[in-house]
Amino acid sequence: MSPASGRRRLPPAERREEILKAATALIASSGFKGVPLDAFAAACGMTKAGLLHHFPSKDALLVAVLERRDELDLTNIAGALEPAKDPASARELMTTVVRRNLTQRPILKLYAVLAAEALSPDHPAHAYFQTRLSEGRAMFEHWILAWHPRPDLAAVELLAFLDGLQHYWLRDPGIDFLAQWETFADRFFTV
Amino acid sequence: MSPASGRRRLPPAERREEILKAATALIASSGFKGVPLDAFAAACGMTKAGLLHHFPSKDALLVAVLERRDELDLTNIAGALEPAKDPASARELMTTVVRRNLTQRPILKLYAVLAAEALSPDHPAHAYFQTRLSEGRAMFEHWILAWHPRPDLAAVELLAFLDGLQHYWLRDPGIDFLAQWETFADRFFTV
DNA sequence: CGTGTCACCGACCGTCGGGCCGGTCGTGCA
DNA sequence: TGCACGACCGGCCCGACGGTCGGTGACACG
Repeated sequence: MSPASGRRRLPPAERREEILKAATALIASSGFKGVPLDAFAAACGMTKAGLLHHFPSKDALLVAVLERRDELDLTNIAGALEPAKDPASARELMTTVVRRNLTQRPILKLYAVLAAEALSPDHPAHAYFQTRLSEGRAMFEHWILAWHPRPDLAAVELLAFLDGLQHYWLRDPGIDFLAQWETFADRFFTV
Repeated sequence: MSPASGRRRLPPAERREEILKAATALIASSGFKGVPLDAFAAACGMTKAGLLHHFPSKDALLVAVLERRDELDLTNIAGALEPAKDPASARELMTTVVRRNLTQRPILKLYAVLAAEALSPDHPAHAYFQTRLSEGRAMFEHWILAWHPRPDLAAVELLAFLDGLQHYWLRDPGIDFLAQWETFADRFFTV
């Protein structure tokens, strides 16, 4: 029994990854401000002081979590950069995205909880969500541009519906997310 | 000058009302957990101790705020209890509600911020929002029942869209809420 | 087997925030 | 005009939390 004491020593990269994973899960279930540093630390079997050795402050930890998520997500939206040529292919792409989101419940909850917390202008992630929102809208507008008569209205409508439906689904997993999506899409993608 | 000292003495009912109004505004802009008791008190020119004389605890204050809101709202939705007979009148009613919501930005923000905070099961308002959500959905389903082929899907779709759009609007007041609503309604109320 | 590095820890500090306690003073009523 | 009630306050306690500091022990390297 080499680790007779509970103390574990890991290479920094590995430990950072472990912390970020645990923090992501914790934030998703209980928010950021509501979770004390000790909890993040305990979740990977260490103390506050140990955790602060890897991240200089609690806020820095949050930033790292968000950056990690962005990094992981970027590998999956490469296809959406070009404007869609027609409604059918647009719908197909969106359906894929929706399906994928359905398998990532904790991640969605992370964003839902954090985005709400970050409504307060003094929240450490406020700016992050502010810019992310406008970028997202611009991207959608550009993507819809080719085939919809009012890309601006349509972009907001699509984003709002998906966002609202996700919130709903997070609070009540019983609803049939895909059916709801198809119903909406039937009308939305009919020009 | 009778109130030479800054001290004001009010009849309890009046003071309670003043506190609830101030608390509503404060919670809407900064959440509940994020605002210290002193802030609620200071907002109506008193101290923590004075406020706690009227509400036994901080949580009790929150409950009172929500109950007050419900009371005020109940006077305005009396018309919605009966199922709508046809899409046209349903749309008309909803448009009225939307218009009214547009004049109540702080209230909407209150609900948005609190509902997010209350996702944590240990939040004092968790149960409140849980029941409120399912009641709301049931009410809508019942209301839509008469004229829509799939009231269950439609209720969630309508609620999700409105909720999402409101969140969007809270973060970016620049969007044209009414235009977005009409666009959505054009399709939604066409059977 | 000695030695240095560094991941990690225990204990502590300052601050903040909720709630309580012993008053104090404004006010309706006799 | 006095008195009693109760709205309200100053000050305190205590637990929670973010962050610091001086170690300490696990592991590489010799």
